Amino acid sequence: MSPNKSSVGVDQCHCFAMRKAARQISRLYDSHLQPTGLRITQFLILAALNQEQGVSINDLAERLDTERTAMGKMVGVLERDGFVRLRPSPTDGRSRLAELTPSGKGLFEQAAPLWREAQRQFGEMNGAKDVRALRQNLAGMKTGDLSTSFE
Amino acid sequence: MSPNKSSVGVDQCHCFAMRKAARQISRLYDSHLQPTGLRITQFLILAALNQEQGVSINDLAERLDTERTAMGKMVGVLERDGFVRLRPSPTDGRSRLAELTPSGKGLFEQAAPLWREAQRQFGEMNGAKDVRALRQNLAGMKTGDLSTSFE
DNA sequence: TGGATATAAGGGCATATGCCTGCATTATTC
DNA sequence: GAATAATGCAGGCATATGCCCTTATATCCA
Repeated sequence: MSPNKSSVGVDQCHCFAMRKAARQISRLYDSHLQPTGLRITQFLILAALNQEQGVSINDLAERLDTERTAMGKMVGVLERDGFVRLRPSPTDGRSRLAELTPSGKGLFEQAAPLWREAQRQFGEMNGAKDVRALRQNLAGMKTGDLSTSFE
Repeated sequence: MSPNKSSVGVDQCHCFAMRKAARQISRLYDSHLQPTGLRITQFLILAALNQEQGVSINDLAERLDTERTAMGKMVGVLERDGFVRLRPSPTDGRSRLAELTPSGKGLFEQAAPLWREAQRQFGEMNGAKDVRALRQNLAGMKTGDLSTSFE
């Protein structure tokens, strides 16, 4: 038999394979976004806010599937740099709603074509068929939904 | 038309889909490893060292596809906690070779069955066929090889 | 209405990841 | 063999991610 049943090989680990792929694709997108100083994580936050303004930290976190407090910190960075504004919710005193500042909107408009190019290049390198299959595999992947502390 | 051509939707981003999947599967493996206090990243380092002792930081980094200096820091944590020992290479004064301590070996032995269970559970939740397809998709994925600062 | 419970965030702490720079050591080249 | 280049790491700095605990509101229910 090939890999011994008891051998715990790094290369057999599904988690490793996925993490490795995530790092690789992130490097691709990050390199495209570099002229803007944004990384893909930050770009996605701006994109989410561009789609829907006035979103709470929790909503943002859920939308981007990150841990709540982690999102708070990331948004904090963007706020510090003037791309995002946080204002208290008029209906809920606990909540603060995030929205793009004009500067943030501008940065997003600048970054969007770079993202598109990364997306296009990834599609070109892998072929529409493989990309479709990959996306389906990822979307269908089950992990048992271990909270990021929502539920 | 469905999603406007100019709409940069978070959900269309291949990078986002991949990162999200990586976080999800990491949560699964991390939760299984929790009794040992290890996370999947640390477990993989121990596993790599278990497969081959006396590896330089650079070799480890390349094997696990992480940035060199990042690997140095992660190994540093494991060294601090007594699971890994770093000794100067006898043939190259610049290099330090990492190996498991008995304590590290023991921890690995303790963690391996938990990893196996995570791996098994992932396989069960997704089915052998889908897992195979996913792994193939990931392995075949091309991103243009943007160094993690090796080459 | 007042107390119990639930929810939104923030702060602290720790690891993970990556960049850039500097330092020591080895390898190369003339 | 000395000057130069390449290599292996460490350190500093910044973001990313996640956990825990605390605080401020909001809600609900007796």
